Amino acid sequence: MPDIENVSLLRLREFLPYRLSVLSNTISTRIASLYDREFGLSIWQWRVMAVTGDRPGISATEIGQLTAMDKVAVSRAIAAMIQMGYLERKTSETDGRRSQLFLTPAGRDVYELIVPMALGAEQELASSLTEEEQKQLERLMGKLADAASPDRPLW
Amino acid sequence: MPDIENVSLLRLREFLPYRLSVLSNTISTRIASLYDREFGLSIWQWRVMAVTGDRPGISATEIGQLTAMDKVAVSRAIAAMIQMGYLERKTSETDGRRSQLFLTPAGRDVYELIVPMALGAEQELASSLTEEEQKQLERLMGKLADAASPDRPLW
DNA sequence: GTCAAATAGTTACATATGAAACTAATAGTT
DNA sequence: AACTATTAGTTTCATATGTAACTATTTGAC
Repeated sequence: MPDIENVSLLRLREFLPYRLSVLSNTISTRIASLYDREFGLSIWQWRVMAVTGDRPGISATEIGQLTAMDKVAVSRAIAAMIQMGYLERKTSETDGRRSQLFLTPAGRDVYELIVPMALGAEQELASSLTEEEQKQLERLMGKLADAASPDRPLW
Repeated sequence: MPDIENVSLLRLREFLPYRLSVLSNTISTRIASLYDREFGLSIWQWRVMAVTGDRPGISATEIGQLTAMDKVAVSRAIAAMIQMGYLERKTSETDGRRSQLFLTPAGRDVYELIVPMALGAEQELASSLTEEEQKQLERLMGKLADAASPDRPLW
C-alpha cells in the first residue's frame, strides 16, 4: 500500500533556496570575521568602504544602489566609519541634501589592505573551480537572479 | 603615466561572495514573503515545519543540525509554533532532557499546503535553467561549500 | 551511590535590523 | 514668489538575533 500521507516530498538539504542560503551565509560569515578581526569592520561597513574607495565623492543613495543596502543601513555604516576616522563627509555645493563621501588617509590605508585581502579570499574560493566552471557559475547565477527578480510576476 | 594609486581593483558587483549574498537574499525574501503572507510563518518556522513533517518525533537539537539553525533560533521557532497550534511537544521517556516534536493536525494541514508551494517555487526558479545546468549548479555549489567549509585552514 | 562533566533546551541581555516617521533641502506648478 | 510634492538622509521605535548565563537531566568516573 503506497504512503498516501506524504504526497510530495521535501528534503530541506536538497532545496535550492536553502542550499543557497546556507552557502552564502557560510561564505559571508567566514569573510566577515576576517574584516572584523583585522579592522573592526562589519560587512556593511566594508561594502561602503569598497565602493567609496572606488568612487570618491559618491553619495549615500548611490552607495545604497551599488551595494544592495537600504538607506538606513548605509546611513549607520557611514556614521560609524566617520566615527572611526575612515570616512569624511562633505555636503554637495550644488545640492544641499546630498553628501559626498571620501576615504580619509587612514581609510585609504585600510582600503589598500582590504582589497587584496578580499580578492585573495575570493580567489581562494574560486580556485576550487576551474576557469570554465567559474564562467558557468557566473552564467547560472545570472539566470537565477533574473528568474528571482522582484519585478516578475508572482510565483 | 599609469595609475599607481589603485593597485588592485575591486568591483563589488563582480565579487563572488557579494553576488551570492544578494542572490540568496533576493530568493529567500521572495519565498519568505509567500509563507508569511499565506500562513504567518517565518523562514525559521518554516524550516522547523519542513523537517518535523518529514521526521515526526524529531528533537530540537536534531532540527538544528538538519536546518543549520542554532539552538536558540530553534527553541524560539518551536515555542512560537506551539503557540500557533501547529506543533506539539512530548518529553522523551528515555531521556528527560530531550523533546519529541510532532505536527498537530492543523500543523499537518499547513505542511501539506506548504510543501507543494515550496517545491513549486523552487521548480519555477530552477526552470530558468536546463536540466543539465541544474546539475552543474548543484555540483558547483557543492564544490564551493567544501572550499568554504569552516573546518578548513584559514584563508 | 556521589559528584563532576556533558548535554538538551530556555531565558536574559545586549546589539542589529527594518519600517515608518521625521528634518532639511530641492524641484515643479501655479 | 508661494505652495505642494519629491528626494536625501537621520532618528525613533518595535522586533529579531546572537552570546552567554542559566536550569534540568543524564552520563561517566570513582
